Amino acid sequence: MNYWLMKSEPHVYPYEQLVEDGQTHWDGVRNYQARNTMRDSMKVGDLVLFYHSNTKPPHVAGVAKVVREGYPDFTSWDANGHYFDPKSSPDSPRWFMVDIAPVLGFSAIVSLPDMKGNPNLEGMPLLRKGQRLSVQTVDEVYFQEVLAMGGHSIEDVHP
DNA sequence: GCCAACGTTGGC
DNA sequence: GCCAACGTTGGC
Repeated sequence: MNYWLMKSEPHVYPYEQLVEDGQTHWDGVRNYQARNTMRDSMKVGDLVLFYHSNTKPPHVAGVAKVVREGYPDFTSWDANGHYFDPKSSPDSPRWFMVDIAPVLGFSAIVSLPDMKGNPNLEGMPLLRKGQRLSVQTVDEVYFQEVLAMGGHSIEDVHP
């Protein structure tokens, strides 16, 4: 079991939308490191911190889980789409995505300032200056700590 | 292969 | 709106 964090801008795709949709494909990631993570490392059942970026304050909104492992991001083939990449094709896909589903929405969000102020989260990649990766790994201890800050425990999210 | 220019991310 | 950090592009 691995743990991850995925960033989304809430005015584009908030956690509540994931709840409404029941499941979604995580399209549009155009960073190689994030792609590799989704293509090679994320497994069905892995848990994901759903992070809202570019909002005040930035925060973790809840927990999601991987329900489908890496497969080609077909939005890269749509010449009229926002995520079109002429160098990607069905024969030779350049970009990959996973599907996720909601697990638990935090009753109280876990804000970035609060996370920065928690010594137990010291060393968490998300809190490093200049960290821009939209899909990143989370150590289990950090995952559990964020969960605790959100008023929950690991029993609430494990099947 | 270097690196300057440029574009994007995302906190503040 | 600003800008630091960082990734990508493309000329050489």
